[in-house]
Amino acid sequence: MATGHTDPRRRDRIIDAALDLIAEEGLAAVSHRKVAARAGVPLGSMTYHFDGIDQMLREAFGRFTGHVVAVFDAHLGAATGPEEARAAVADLVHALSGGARRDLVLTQELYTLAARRPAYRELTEEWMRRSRAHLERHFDPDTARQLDALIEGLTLHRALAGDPHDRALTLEAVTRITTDGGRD
Amino acid sequence: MATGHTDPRRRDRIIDAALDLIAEEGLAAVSHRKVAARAGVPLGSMTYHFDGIDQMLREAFGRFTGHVVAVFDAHLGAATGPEEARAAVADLVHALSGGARRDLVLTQELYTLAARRPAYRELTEEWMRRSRAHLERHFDPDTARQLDALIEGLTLHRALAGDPHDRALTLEAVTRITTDGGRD
DNA sequence: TCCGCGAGTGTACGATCGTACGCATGCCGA
DNA sequence: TCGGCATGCGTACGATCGTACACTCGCGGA
Repeated sequence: MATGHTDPRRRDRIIDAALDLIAEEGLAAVSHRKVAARAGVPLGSMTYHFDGIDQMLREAFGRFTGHVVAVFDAHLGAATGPEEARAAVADLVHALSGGARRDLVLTQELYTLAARRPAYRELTEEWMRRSRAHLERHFDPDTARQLDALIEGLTLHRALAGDPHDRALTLEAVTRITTDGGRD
Repeated sequence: MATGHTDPRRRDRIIDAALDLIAEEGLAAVSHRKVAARAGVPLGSMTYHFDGIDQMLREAFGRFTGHVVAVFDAHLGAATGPEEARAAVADLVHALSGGARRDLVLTQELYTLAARRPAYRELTEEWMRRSRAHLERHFDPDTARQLDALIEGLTLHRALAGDPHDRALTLEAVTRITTDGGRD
């Protein structure tokens, strides 16, 4: 089949290198040559393993969304009730908006692509669907949808704010959105 | 006269052309030549009016954030109480996530830059500050902050979702975040 | 009238890009 | 043993890039 028998991990290493490069220098700076150099493979390997830069990028972002869903799962998987789920969501927001800019940067690059090109929107749609599925283990579908959007906004604003809000504010927002206003 | 030896509007037309180009083809596709062609100015004008592509982009995004704050103001300015403000916010979310992809795309491009480069983060920080100032005319500072993040997330998710949520869900989320849980 | 000068422009240069394609290399059937 | 061939690589090509810089042109002062 497509993969040779000599080095099946080469393809993976190229994709890893591409993600690293996107995170560090931006999608605009990605080129066959830079990815190849970072992955330690010859330039010719790029056109051999991928039909073009676009196919490579789609695969790279596909791997990335899988990674973020795993982070989602790692935080929410252990929660056994709404209260624990709320705390887990707050932790998740602060993990994603914390020191490591890598996930933030890659997320933004993907959204930028998705905003313009339907082929990438399929990736974000599946990502959102899987995130909501996790949240629906603890909340009803409408609430899960609202909470998913809130997580997105809180993460982004916390990461970009000059004066990031603290965990108490995150938890308050999460509690408000997951509590049926005034009637329970 | 604009047709004289000097043309003070030329700078503005270049910036407008740059924003149009970013919205249509993406930041990665921006070049001096394409912007110049779209603005109807010679290539030499680019280096004459701007010190480099980066300065041009920062000015372009500065104009864009001003525009979005104006949209914010147009929706929220007329509201006279919390209830009207909530409705205005729901309208705002649906206006920003509706048919016109232009603002969405430009917003994402700016966030992507801001996620990596502090010079652009100054732009987003001022933008967030001004948005929150608008919201604080109707809600307390903590609530305004949470609501601002919610607006961001709702707008983005609605724009990227395969199955966009309806206005009722938006309004419910806005109401929940702006209502002190269960005790008003 | 005419000359100096600064605003504005056309073009050329070196770098980098994506991709095609001819060639090396070593395994495998005979 | 050995020829054929799939796998994988080095390199060259045409396009495009940002930017520098010599140049034109027309107005204002003398």
